[in-house]
Amino acid sequence: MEKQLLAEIQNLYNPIKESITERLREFEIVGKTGTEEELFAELAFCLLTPQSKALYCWEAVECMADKKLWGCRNPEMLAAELNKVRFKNTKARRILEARERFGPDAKMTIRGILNSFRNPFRVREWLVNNIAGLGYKEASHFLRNIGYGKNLAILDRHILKNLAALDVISEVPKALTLKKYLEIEHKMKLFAKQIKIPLDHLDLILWYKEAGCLFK
DNA sequence: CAATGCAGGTAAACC
DNA sequence: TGGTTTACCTGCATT
Repeated sequence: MEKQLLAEIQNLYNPIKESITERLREFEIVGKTGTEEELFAELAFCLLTPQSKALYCWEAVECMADKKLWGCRNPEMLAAELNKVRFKNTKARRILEARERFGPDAKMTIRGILNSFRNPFRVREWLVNNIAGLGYKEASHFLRNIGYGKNLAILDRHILKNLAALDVISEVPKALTLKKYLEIEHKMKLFAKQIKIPLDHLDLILWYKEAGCLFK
């Protein structure tokens, strides 16, 4: 069974390998050359995605950017743009909180945070500890989407389900504690190495397998 | 039409 | 004290 799934993954990979490489390069370009506003849009996107459709979340982010709502202080105005996003009130408040930390009036910038740590693992720690609404999964997701995710696993339900089917982990954990997250991340890395597919590629393949397209 | 399942989880309360 | 449970809170597709 695991063998068959592995073969399926390899078969999916070959034809889209170039697309994946290209996608990852696009993520890197945003991270390297993006403005603070663009980086914040990526952060907002990751604050929105839990249990919501990624496509709708991105549409909402683009809508908020178009309407220049990043300076808005009213959670209800933001929430009004999030009709297709689950937990929109909670998430609107979290976007505002994040904006207070990184907005024009704040002392720090996302760019500054990215530059002030030696590696993405440290940045991830900082994000998890300082940005309400970002756990390990979404912090990794954010970093990947701006090109820093080469060594970070984004352990969402699809990835976990597939890792279990591949027997990389014995079962999908009921709750992902920090300890368990790091443990599974490590196992996924070893597995990626073993099958000779880069970790960041493997994530996108499994996402492609479940969703039928490459997104974010 | 009603019921059901699903959508890239996180934080805080709970024992 | 740390693993587990629960609140957050809803549109959309499918049956």
